[in-house]
Amino acid sequence: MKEFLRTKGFKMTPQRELIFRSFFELGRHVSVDELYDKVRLQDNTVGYSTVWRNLKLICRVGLAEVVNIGDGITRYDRVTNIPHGHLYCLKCKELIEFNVEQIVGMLAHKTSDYNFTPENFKIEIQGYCENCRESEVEVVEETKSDA
Amino acid sequence: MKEFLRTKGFKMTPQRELIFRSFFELGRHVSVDELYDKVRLQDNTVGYSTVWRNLKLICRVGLAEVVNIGDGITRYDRVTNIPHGHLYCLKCKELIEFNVEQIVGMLAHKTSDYNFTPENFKIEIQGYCENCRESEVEVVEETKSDA
DNA sequence: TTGAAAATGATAATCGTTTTCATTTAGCGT
DNA sequence: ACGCTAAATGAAAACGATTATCATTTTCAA
Repeated sequence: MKEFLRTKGFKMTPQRELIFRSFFELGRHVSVDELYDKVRLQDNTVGYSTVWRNLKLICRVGLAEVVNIGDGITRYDRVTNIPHGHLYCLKCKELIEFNVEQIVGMLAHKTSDYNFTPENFKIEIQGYCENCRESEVEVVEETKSDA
Repeated sequence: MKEFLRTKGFKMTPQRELIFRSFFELGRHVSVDELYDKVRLQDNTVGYSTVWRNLKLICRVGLAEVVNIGDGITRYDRVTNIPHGHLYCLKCKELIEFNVEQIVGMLAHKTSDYNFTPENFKIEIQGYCENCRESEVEVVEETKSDA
């Protein structure tokens, strides 16, 4: 991991190591607060902004992505390469994971073990529309120049 | 509409009528600010909180639902009964609508006119998980007692 | 018409996110 | 090993969207 980060122009620090490790231990649907709490159990000197920044960093290097269920709290989810979605239970507030095949099935057959109506779907796809697909380059926020 | 609201225990006011009408004229992916701006063009005495409250009300009575694309701004979307999702263009920031058949096709074939990889999918489904599906009643925030 | 409940509008509080900045630290070149 | 420079840290403040408060006004049923 240290090498991985170095090739992208980032340093390794004790805090960073702890934060990264804690994030991957938590694994899924991690909010800044959750991660902060976990990190503080091991080192109660780590600042909130450090946790927040490193969570963003984890995303920036492609190891996690944002999950937004619409409750105002940004969560971060390990990237698995297996496309998946979430069922957000309106009662127990759990996030349940589905892989893409399950989702296709549910969408196609409009039925599943879970209780939702078609109106409950919130599907957000990020990418490039037909007009923009040729010129993706402009979106890059920060360019880390390396080989 | 006035009757519709009355049966649910809400009154009709000039502001409310203007706000509702403006929302449905805007139609899709409406933020509070956008609606506020449109409303103020016709009546510059309407307060921001009134617009906000009425937008929530539109949701509460089931005429709209929240759309969250993760940019920190809550948008509201007319309920159409036709389940749909959105492609959020990372470049031009447009929200493009898809119906469920299109989504199924895209998910199943992992290809479309739009440029995204499977990792770009953010699918959020709200409903009830297996444990909670029997007892949906508890979720209701406000109960308007009517026939 | 009138009284009770609801709605309004201005403002302030809240809360999650992001920035700032002075200080510390990592790690490359020597 | 040492010093230097860029990066990282932590505390605190700034920010921005959302939500609550409250005195006043308005709706509408009796």
